[in-house]
Amino acid sequence: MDRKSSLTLPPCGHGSSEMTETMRRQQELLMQLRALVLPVLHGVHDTSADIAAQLLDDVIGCNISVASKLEECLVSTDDGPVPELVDDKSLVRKRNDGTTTTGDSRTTTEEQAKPATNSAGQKRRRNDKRSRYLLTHVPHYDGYQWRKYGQKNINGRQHPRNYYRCAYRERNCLATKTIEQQEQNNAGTSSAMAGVENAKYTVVYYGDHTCKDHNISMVQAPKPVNMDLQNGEMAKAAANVQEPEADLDLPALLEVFDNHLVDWDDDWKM
DNA sequence: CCGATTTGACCCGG
DNA sequence: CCGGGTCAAATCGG
Repeated sequence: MDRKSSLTLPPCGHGSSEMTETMRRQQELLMQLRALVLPVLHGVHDTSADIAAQLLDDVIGCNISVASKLEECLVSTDDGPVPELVDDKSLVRKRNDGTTTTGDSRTTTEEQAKPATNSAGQKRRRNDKRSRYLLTHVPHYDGYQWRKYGQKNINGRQHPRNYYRCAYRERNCLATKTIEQQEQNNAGTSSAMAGVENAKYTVVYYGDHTCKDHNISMVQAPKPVNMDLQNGEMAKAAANVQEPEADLDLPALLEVFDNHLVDWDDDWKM
């Protein structure tokens, strides 16, 4: 009927978890569909292919937005059984003065003036609600270009978490994201190769993209590097890693798998 | 040669 | 003090 003017969330009562689950399912399905379709479209020199990709992006973006709102609603109203909520880690990006006696070359910063205000965006706090999380097969290529700036091993986790920043940080784009592979217990799956292909990643997006245009239809994978196994703990991965690098195989698709479209607050227009 | 990634150090909040 | 996020020099790779 009459649409609510804006983000007036409907009362989420019972059955919300069901909806959330359905949304998640839909999300995964969309991701799979996109991962299958995009490589096919890649070779097609046609504008319709681009349009199709864009449409897919839009649909996924809407889906994500709705899912985020739904979960937010669940959290706020009642402590719904949110399976995994993104903990907004308090993160303050600040640089102390060069009090380090170690004489490390870190004092070469251009701005020593500690900004009490977020003038240059130096002080970034992740405690906002702006973070969105997503569970996806391949964390790259959501239509944005990211640059990795760090990787950390989280204490109890078996997979490291890696930190990405928008490639256009020289611009005003403060968007960041973290990617972490989820441990999946493939107890039922007897397939040995299930490890890599079914690997899922939790992607958390922070900040907002202020890039001029992120309408890059699709960027290609920078590197087929497996983010998780880097140091040498790739024992199990090595066992699982079949990765026939032959042409046109499913793993090839998986590498080019892309992600989803990130959508900010309530900008998704209908 | 230039840009992206790696990787250990630093730094901050809880 | 520790856990986790970011920096930046070194390195890799096209």
